[in-house]
Amino acid sequence: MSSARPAAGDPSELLTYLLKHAHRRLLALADAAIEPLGLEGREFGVLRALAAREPLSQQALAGDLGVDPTTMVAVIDALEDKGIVTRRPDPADRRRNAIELTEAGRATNRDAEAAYRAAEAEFLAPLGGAEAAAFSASLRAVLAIPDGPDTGDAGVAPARTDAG
Amino acid sequence: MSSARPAAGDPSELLTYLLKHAHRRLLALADAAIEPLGLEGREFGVLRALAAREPLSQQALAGDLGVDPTTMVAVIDALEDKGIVTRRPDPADRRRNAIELTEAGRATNRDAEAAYRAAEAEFLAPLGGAEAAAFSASLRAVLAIPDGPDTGDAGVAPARTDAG
DNA sequence: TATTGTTATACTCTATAACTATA
DNA sequence: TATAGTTATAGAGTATAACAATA
Repeated sequence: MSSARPAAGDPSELLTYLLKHAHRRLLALADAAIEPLGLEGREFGVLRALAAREPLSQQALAGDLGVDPTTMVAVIDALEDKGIVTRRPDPADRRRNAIELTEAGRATNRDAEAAYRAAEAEFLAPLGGAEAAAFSASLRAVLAIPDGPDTGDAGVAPARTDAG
Repeated sequence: MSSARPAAGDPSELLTYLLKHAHRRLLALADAAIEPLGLEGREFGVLRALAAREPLSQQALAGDLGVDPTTMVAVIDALEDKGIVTRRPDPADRRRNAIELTEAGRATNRDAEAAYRAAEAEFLAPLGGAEAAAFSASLRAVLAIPDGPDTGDAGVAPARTDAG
């Protein structure tokens, strides 16, 4: 068929369509960027959370990242198999697993953060610097998320989903 | 647990996270807006395409909207059951089904378009008018989609997905 | 021989429920 | 009685393969 050019009734007139495909494109770029490190997207989210404030329990990770606790089991399994995290009973409450990064995990996190930021830059390349900043600010605004991650008061929590 | 406030290592620092949740929020608003009309999101996309240039074959619809042709079968089934579209063999090529809107379907499409636009407006409400316009323009820019749907030259086709 | 539409099937991803152990 | 983690199972959503009708 003909090349997919916009036409009357084209789905690209819908903001839902634009947001979905923008997300998919960035996800593809980010996945490709961290894949050489042996990481999947949702694993990267776990690594970042741990690097910032380990140790964390699996339920704390699941809650922070908005994934189901049963899903987190498999994510931690995979990261443990790769030697990126360790899982041990929390001495203070032996029902809990204390999840911690290994030294290799900390190195992987640094590499992944750099790779991810490069993917973001590639995604935003068609925009100028000011336009890119405004774009991110608008996204935070529609989600009622304050500008800085440590600014204090919070917006309403987005719905449960994976760490992407 | 405490309210989900941003913290160091928070996923809201990632553009993937912001895009995903922005998409989910708009989708929830749009679904709620058209649900009273008995429509699902992906059905709305089919209605819009048909209203603009019916009749269309199922494969043409699937290609335009980026869904799998086998998925389109069930969508057309549902729309036919609701009396919104008709399915008949194309006289020019009887392998094809010519999908057309019924009169009720045209009315439903008008109502759905209005309901959807209201949902978009609610989603964009935290932004000023200029900021909202810039936001949409940035989305089109990162996807290499030209500003007007009939501007002629096309960007690269976004990857296959559903009509949302 | 290729294409449209259809059906049946498989696969992926995630949530729900039930269980163990700890508190 | 309640919670953290685990496992098994089920559900939604979509893609793949095979088929009939038609070109």
